[in-house]
Amino acid sequence: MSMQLPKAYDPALIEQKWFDIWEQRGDFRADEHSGRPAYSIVIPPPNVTGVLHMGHALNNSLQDILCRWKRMSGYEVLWMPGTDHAGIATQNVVEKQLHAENLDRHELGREGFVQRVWQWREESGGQIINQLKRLGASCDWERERFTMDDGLSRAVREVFVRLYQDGLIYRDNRLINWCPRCHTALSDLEVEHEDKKGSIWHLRYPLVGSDRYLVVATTRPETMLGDSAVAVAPDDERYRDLIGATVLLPLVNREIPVIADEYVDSEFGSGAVKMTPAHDFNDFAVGKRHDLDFINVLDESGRINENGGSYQGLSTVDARSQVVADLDKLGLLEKVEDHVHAVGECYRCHAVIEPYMSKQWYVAVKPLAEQAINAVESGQTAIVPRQWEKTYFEWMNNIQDWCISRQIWWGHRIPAWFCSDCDKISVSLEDITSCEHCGSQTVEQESDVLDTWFSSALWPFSTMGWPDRTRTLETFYPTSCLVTGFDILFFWVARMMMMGLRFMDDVPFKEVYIHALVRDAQGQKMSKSKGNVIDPLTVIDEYGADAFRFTLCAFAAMGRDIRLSTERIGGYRHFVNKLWNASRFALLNLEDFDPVNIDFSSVELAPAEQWILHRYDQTAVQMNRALADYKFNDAAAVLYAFTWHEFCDWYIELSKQPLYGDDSAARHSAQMVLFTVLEGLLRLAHPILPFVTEEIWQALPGGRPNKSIMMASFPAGSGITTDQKAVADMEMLMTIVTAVRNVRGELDLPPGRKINVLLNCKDDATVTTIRAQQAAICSLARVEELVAGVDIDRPQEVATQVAGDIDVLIPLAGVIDLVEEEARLQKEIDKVQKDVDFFTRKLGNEKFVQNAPKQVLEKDRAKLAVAQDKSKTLQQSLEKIVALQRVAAES
RNA sequence: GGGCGAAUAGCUCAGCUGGGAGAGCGCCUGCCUUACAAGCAGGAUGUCGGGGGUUCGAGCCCCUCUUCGCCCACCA
Repeated sequence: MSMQLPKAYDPALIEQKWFDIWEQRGDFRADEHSGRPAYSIVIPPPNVTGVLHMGHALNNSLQDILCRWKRMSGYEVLWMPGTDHAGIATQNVVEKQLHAENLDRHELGREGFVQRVWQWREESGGQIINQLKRLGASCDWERERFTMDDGLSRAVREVFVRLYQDGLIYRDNRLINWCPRCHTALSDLEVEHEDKKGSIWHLRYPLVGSDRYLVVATTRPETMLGDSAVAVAPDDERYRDLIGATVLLPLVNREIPVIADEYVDSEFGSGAVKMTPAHDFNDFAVGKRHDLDFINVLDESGRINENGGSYQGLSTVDARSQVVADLDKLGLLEKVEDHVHAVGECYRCHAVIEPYMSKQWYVAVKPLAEQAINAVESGQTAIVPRQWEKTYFEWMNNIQDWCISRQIWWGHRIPAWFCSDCDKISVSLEDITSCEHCGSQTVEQESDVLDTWFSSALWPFSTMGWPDRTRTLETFYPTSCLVTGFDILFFWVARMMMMGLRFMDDVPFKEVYIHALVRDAQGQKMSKSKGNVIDPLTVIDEYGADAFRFTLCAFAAMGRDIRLSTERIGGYRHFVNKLWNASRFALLNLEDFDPVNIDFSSVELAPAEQWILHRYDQTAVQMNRALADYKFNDAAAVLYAFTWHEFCDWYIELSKQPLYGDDSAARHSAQMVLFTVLEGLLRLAHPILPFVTEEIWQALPGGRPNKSIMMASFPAGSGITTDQKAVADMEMLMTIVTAVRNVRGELDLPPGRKINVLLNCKDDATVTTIRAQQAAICSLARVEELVAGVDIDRPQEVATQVAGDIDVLIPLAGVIDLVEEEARLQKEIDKVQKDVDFFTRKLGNEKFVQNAPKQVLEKDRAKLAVAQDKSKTLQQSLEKIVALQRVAAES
């Protein structure tokens, strides 16, 4: 009936096979008509340019675990997959390609270039999708979406137009973050600040009509070309008389005023600040207040423009040294100091960002943010772990308007048209050919495209067909959960919240689970430049997807980063192999077994059998709870401990007797239990270990044509009532066996050495229980002859151990090393004496006895009694051993 | 400048509402016991970062200090 499994588990042989079958069977497909309770997750869409890294692997493993678990728990699961067009990143990739061909995008023209990007996407984009499949991701792949798809683009337009009509999208000329490498504006979030060593230059600006100087301090001397004022603090005694005076800006020879503004901190630098309103965010604000000139001295590539006079054409770096040198020559450089300050870099190309004046499109996010804050405050969306709520609120409360226009070609082109006749803007869902204000035919569409994150903000509903009111939306929106790293909490999560609430009138997800970042074994962020990257695909090749997933799951404790190393994954591969071999054992012993014959009502189960069923039930309960609480590490730990240390170490060992013996009734019930627990265990493990569990499950007797394990139910428990007494009996057996093994180990008695054991019990009931399990004890502890009784005669030479309230005596006349046994006993006595002392002291404390709850008190009293008992027994044994030694020495 | 997090066995980390400190890996000892040497059995290992406090009782709660890490922020 059942198949033989090879001796060692080889993931490569089976992973691809099962994934293909699952897809063919449509196991991942979500059916909005099934009527089952819905569970939905949208994937955080990886960039089309993306290659699977550890962050993806963790993120998607966790999502897959949740989806498989929910699917098995009776839910209609939609895991919506797709990729992001990643505007700047993708444009950069294709531009690089063009560059290698000695081309540049301007030669191709906009249309040609965009076509080229699509072509690139066809050929090499989206490889990450196949990599996700290798992980085992059970997305509904037939629904794969791309943010540039027609449907999603329609959603983008719809949102843009509506926000514009509602006055929440506007255009303004102000200072923005400009990447001189990518030639585009960026939002505040897309600028990464890094502390860098620089200098602070103190420059002398000559006062007009005087021979005095005003000294200003700056970290960017080249921007002085665009200065339009010098500001001082209004209450600064040193400069009070200079307010309203004029200085002559050196090199440029422009007369600029000295103004007073609260912004200036008189404690810092010289207390006088040069104002460059067109190239500094603070100065911009001051400039607005004082109606200063905004003099732009840079071009789009970050070079000095015609306003920089003789410096025109120089890069900022070159202009800086030239300006400083020229000022020095004129005696206007007072001093230079070292200074560390934050420099903004482009998050895509890491070029230094320039604050730059330009006309851009903005979303007024304040009203949207308000709703998004309320939704979390009111619990419509829960952020897990909760500590992230604070970060979320912090950001939402201080949110600035979002610059959404980008001066690149790859992306959703802004649906706005400029009329050259009336100068007005027409914003429209459909492309237009005439101005909606004056009817003029001379309209031209805005050349800018939208920030990539604009379309990702719509992902939870745009992927489900919005703006149409689809059945999919009706069934699966709001989504149940979003699984993501905190690095895109603002970029993505916050914006989805705002857009979802605005356009769907409901939160996009009920829960957000924020997971850790994957780092290397030293806790460093993985990066190509550091060379510490572990490639998930290499890991899968080497250890298998299951071991990899299990490792990620086991380390996904809340609120902490994951330090990953390949050794760890190797360790968990052993676990997968353990499960594999336990299954081999089972299959060997279930060859003549048919699960249709399972009927627990007709048999009396042995204590070990009841115990393992009981433990299986508890494990199922614990796993359900852990997964419901997103405690992935707990789920993994529970599964690991049960599988290895209970099912394998104890139950399988104990099952050998009935399975190999000739009591056919005992053999049959052992088979029933073995099958029941293993089969259930596989279902429990499936969300974390999808491949190996499927392979084994299919090999089990009974036959499962065309049914995948993920279509079976997730265990809630065996449903078989177990007898508490039986469970306790099994636990007693375990204590006895461990005690015997302990003596064996400590006295170096090899397993081959046969021993006899005497068990001195407190009462007849215990004796009866032991006798019933005699064979099991003998087999596990490798005991030849076992005698249990009350007040049994002790032979002279015995090794003594105490198991609960049973004295375990191992007679070893003539063979026992008395010295060694004495040492062992002494060690045991020391250990137990610590307990006795501890509890004696604790219970001797009147205040403790007065205040502690009864339960605690009783528990401690019982523990003291047990320890005292044990101590006494061991003490007596020790005395005997010492006496024996004396006798031996005398003779 | 704000905010968050971490410090527990040699290493990586668990530890729920306070009731005698745990796991995995590594280490030591003995075993090729017919599922598994990617294994089995046994064993050792901790001033839970320092100091104070609350409590009958603190890894856990409060205060404080130290050392790391991260996020946000316009001090020239």
